[in-house]
Amino acid sequence: MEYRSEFPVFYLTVDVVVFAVLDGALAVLVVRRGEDPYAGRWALPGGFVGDGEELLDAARRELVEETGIVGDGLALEQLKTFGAPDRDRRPHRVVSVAYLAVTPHAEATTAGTDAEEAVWRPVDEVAGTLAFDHDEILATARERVASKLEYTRLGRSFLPPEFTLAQLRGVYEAVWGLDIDPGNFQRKLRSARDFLESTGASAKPAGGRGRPAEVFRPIGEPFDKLATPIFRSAM
Amino acid sequence: MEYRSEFPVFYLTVDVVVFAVLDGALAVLVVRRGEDPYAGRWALPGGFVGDGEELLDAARRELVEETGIVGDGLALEQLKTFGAPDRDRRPHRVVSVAYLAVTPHAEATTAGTDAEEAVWRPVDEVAGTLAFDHDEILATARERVASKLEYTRLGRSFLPPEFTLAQLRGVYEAVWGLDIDPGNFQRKLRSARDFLESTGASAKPAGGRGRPAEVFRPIGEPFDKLATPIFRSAM
DNA sequence: TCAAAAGTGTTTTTTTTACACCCATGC
DNA sequence: GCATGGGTGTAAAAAAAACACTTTTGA
Repeated sequence: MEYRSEFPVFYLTVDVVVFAVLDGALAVLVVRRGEDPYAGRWALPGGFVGDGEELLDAARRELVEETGIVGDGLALEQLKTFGAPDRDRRPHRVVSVAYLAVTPHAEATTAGTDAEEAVWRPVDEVAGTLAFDHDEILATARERVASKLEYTRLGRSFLPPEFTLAQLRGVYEAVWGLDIDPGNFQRKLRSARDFLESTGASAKPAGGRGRPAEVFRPIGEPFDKLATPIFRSAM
Repeated sequence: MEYRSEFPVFYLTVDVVVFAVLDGALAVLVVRRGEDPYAGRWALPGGFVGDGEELLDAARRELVEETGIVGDGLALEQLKTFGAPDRDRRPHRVVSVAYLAVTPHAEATTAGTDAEEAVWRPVDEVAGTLAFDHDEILATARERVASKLEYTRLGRSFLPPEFTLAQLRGVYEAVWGLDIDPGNFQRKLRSARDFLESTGASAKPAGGRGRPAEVFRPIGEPFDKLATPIFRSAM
């Protein structure tokens, strides 16, 4: 009513930084923009928030529409809001609420339902090349996910519902970019309270060779804090 | 242009959770609302984002307008964005970007320039009584500030530019709600790299009695991460 | 039998914790 | 002198790190 004239209005978007670990490297999902501004450039998946739509729901919806990723196994949390007045070239102000997502479904996602193609790219390759202020958003997300691996249960969200400690170690090594001692990692993760649960089953190791590994299941929510952090170090 | 008709528009506000330590307890700055909705109720200071205004600038401006707090010594960082469709009773959608602030100027702030009075209240007393969704925002801020004390330099922002380790210990005790061993705190904080710097001066202790304490100055930015965290424990 | 990966043992080093004790000041 | 808070010493306990070694499989 009277507010409509008193205060400026904004367009609201959500942008989602979806991470996965592919071939031992941290990868991010990007889409090629079909229209101006930045037509043809790579960008983070995202779009406008709908009327009466929850922000988190908007992030989930954009993810499905642009990349085909469904909520199953997906960890999704608000990252930060980016609202610099000049962050969008268009003649009106667009503020974006960025979300951080982690998924184990890195394969079945290239086929988006929208016209744009969505592809996984190693973070190191796309960093510095994205449209809008998405480089800044990606950098923020990268720092955040590395931190979250230390003091939350998020690491498991890169993996399917059942996994081995070697797979989990691969996640930590990829995100942190360092080598971790297998033995010490084993002990540390096994002793973390309410984090992992053994299924009793065992799985063949990566290369086909080697002793079969014990299979684990996650306990607790991805973004809940750990009682004792997993420190970022060589171990 | 064509977007103006395609997508819904939003009003954007900033709300600021300003913390200080008063009488050994964590306190938050609240203002009494003068108009509907929630007229007469306590709320966090905040207001609408201006045309072409940076979000952070809007937070700073609201703080000055409503509470008289200026940027000097103030640590201010984005907290989270709250955008539930029904979070504002008014007939249009209002999304709020919440900011976390920490200040040493807990005294000189009761006199706001706006009509509303701004007062410091112990967090434990106001929690659960605020207007809008400000209880949720306050709870989020409280968790965040406790975490930030562990792995960033933020603790010092509760104190003036020069302070003693006993004062700093008081901050940690107030925010974490636990007693800390003075001796161990001393060692831990002195050995933290790029965190504190001795001024060489000494200050009389709290009660007037006792050995004078060494006076320290902060090094580095409030929100920068520490090389080695200060763990939340009795020490 | 050999290579490779999983998992355990063991020792060294570092950090944390508890708490005794000394220091410097006001009353 | 003595109470009070500042600051150091020290020893026990716990955690982290380095790395040798055993286990279990496929080739």
